[in-house]
Amino acid sequence: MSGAVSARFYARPTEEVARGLLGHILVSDVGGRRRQTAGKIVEVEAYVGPHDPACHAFGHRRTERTEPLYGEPGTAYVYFTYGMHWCLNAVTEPPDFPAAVLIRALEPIAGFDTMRARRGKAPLCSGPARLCEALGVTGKLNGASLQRGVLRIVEGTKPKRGEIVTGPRIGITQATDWPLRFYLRDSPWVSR
DNA sequence: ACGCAGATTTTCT
DNA sequence: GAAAATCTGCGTT
Repeated sequence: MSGAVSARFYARPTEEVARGLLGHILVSDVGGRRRQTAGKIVEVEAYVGPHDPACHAFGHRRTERTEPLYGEPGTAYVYFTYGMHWCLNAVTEPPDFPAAVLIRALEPIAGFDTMRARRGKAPLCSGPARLCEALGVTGKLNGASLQRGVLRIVEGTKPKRGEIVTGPRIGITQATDWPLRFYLRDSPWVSR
C-alpha cells in the first residue's frame, strides 16, 4: 500500500505531528474493501506525554489501558469512554514515551453510503466518537498499525501557512489553557 | 440557536 | 464510588 505516512513522521514531538496530520487522509477497510471509508483530517488534539495532566499516561501511569501509548509510533490507540464511545489516536514519539494525537474530525471523502448506514441522520465525522463510528473503528484496532492493514493514514494535501488554527483542547478538565487543539480554519467539518 | 440531562461502562481511587 | 479526551434528543428562547 503506497502513500502511507511513515513511522518516522510519528516519531517526533507530538505537537508537530498533530499539526502535520492535518490534511492527511484516514482510510478504513473495516467491513471489507467494498465498504471502504475515508476522510481528510481537519481537526486534531495533542496529548503530549507524562507531563501533560490531560494525557491518559500523566505521571507515567502505565496500565493495561495506557500500554499502547508506550508502543511504536504510527500505531493506533483506541480507547473506550462514557460507556459507549470509541476514540482514535495516532501514537507518537519513540517507544516508551507515552503520547498521541487524537483525531477529532474528518472531511468525508469516500464511503458515504457506509458512513450514513452506520451513523443514521446525525453528522458523519465531526467529532472523535462520530468518526470512529462512521469508519467502524473499535477497540479491536487498539495497537494496530496505521501504515498497513485495515486502518491507514496516507499522504494528503499539506495545508497552507496560516490555514491552521490553534486553541485549547475540548472536553478535558486538566490543563484547559494549553493550546494543543489544531484545526483547518475554513473547514465546515470541524466539531462544535 | 442554545442549554441541559441522560445514556452506559470502563478505569482508577 | 466517581469521573470520564462524548453524543443525542428534547426542552426553551
